Amino acid sequence: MAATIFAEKTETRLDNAERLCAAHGSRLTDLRRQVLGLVLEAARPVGAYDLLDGLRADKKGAAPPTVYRALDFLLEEGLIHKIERLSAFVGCTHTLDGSHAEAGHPHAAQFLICTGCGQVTELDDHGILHALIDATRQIGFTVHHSTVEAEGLCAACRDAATA
Amino acid sequence: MAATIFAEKTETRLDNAERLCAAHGSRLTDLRRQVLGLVLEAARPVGAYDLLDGLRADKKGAAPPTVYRALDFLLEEGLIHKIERLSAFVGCTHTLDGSHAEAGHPHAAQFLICTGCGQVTELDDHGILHALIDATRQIGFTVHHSTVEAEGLCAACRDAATA
DNA sequence: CCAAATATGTTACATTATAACGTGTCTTGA
DNA sequence: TCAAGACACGTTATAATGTAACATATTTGG
Repeated sequence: MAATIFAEKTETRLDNAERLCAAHGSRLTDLRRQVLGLVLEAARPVGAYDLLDGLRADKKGAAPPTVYRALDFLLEEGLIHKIERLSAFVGCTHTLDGSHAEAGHPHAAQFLICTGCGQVTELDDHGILHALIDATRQIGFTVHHSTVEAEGLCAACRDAATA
Repeated sequence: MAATIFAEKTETRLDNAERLCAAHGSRLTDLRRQVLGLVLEAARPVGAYDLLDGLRADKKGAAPPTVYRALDFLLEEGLIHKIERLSAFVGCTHTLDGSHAEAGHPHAAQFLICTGCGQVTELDDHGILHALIDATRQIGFTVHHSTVEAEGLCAACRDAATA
């Protein structure tokens, strides 16, 4: 009980997440909700140990497995994504914001990491996915999951750099 | 001196690598050559600490920074790639095998990771790259480097599974 | 040859992640 | 209802991956 209260927008997204979980028989417990909230409130990808620090505000002495288990759950539900290049986690804008909140199967997603401001943008571009599927089918490879991450400069940071 | 002798095919690729380095003023030292050799001889992606064990056959007491520095060099030269999802390294088939051995600038590459046999196949598909560039340009993002990794089953493992 | 740059050795530590086992809580069906 | 199993969480310890910082050696260019 007594889970941290987040900003209203975050609470809305958490409620969405809770509905999504309920819809296919899994439970967004207080702990998981809190970890997801911490991820969503961060403007940038968050590392597991940053989340642990955040948790400890509530639960002194929390240990790594607590966070990693919550993250594993959230990943499986498709509520967050892991940015491999950063060993850090972001909320899934696709499932939590849009109206297209589907069953939490892992969907193809691409991440744009701005090396200027550190923000990560999630794309859901079918062209990229199809190009990948096409190329792999030609050599008989069957894709189950794909990781697409691009590093570069977002529009704002590029403009700031050329100014 | 007295760097390990690898299989003939590996030595050929190491010689290619050495030429590539010389061509733009960097040096493939004995140590770097040995680490690259260890990567190339492995049938699968190799972790840094596996490489360290391999190194220690020659140089007892070698420490992590030795391996990581060699890896950093090889990555910069484009002679190897890091598979982020595996925290492991593979030789770059593009620069080391083909005749298209260019200056070792990082080129766009995609990796297919077979969860059956653990082998990784490197693609160099322009369709994927262009799809990514197109999608990002639309939102004003400038890509400097991209990571594309797909997990799934290679043709052989898929056939074995359906049999 | 000498100085600067480059490469490597060495020690210590930071960061990320998981194994293993115990305890609590939920739920479900006899 | 309540016991049994499943599920979630707590706790301790440790594994795996990666770097900082500084000392030494090697190479290269003037």
